Amino acid sequence: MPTPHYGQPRYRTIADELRKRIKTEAIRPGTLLPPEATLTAEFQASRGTIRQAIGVLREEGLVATEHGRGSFAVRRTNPVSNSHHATQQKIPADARLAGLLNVDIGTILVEHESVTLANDRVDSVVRVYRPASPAAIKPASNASTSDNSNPP
Amino acid sequence: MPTPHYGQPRYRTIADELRKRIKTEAIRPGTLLPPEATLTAEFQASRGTIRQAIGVLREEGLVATEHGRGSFAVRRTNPVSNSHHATQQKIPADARLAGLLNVDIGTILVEHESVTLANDRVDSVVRVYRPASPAAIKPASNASTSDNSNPP
DNA sequence: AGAAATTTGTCCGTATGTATC
DNA sequence: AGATACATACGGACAAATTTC
Repeated sequence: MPTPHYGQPRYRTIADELRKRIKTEAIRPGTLLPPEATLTAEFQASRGTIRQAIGVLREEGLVATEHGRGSFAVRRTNPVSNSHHATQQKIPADARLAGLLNVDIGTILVEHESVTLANDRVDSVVRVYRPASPAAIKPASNASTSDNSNPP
Repeated sequence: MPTPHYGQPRYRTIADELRKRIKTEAIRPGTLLPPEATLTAEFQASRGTIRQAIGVLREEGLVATEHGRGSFAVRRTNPVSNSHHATQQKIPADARLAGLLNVDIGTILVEHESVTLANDRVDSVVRVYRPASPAAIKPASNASTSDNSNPP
């Protein structure tokens, strides 16, 4: 069989499905996801693809994996309270950000958001914006030194 | 050949070596790493393993990879960054900020905005949000319910 | 305590799709 | 259009951690 992946790759589709099951608590917080072998059978995908899907959820902080044990749906889907908070998402640059970062409006940026704590209370929200791709930055004063690379 | 990997896995060893080249600027900031095929030959490892190694560096923020182009050593921010831009303004909290800061929507926040520089270029925009008046913070809410499983 | 079964981790080789040069 | 380079996907094999018997 070939390996077509127009549009959405397979591992992302699988990640989406598993994410839904976690968010709807079809997979309850703190419990194990089905083992990779089971998911392989259910989704008719190779183990590598299943592992890639789980990797996505791990990066999102939705699951935690342990060698020889399995992948757990992380507890505490609760809003805030005492746990740290750190998210990352991609957003298009508005005029203000575009101007500061020297990119075109609409350029995809990565927004890192975290909070600082003081006495177990959220003290401030910190957001950092950076172009998702360094290549998006518009040229400025280019001197000499013609490299074979011209990215950031 | 079997696949022995006692102790340090291969992909981590390769990541360590590449990291060293970046930190010592043997691979200069902003330039391309060798393509995966070249690294495959040099380290006598499969492409999957090379990709795993690069993935480690990507997570560390040392490299950025672009489809069809390659992986770049990221231009790093200077230790002593002199911010030339810093503003401060008051804004009402939207739902997202209000939830994180535990204040009512519409509560007046102070937004501090600054930028970090790298090689005289703007590298990122940083924004910090804090209630203009600490009195706006609502009394604590509770969490922590029963536990009947024992993962992490 | 020890052996077997289960489950995730690492690594290889190959093939094909997609983006960039 | 062709070459180069990264992305996705498959399949197999063995290693290592955990659990079960």
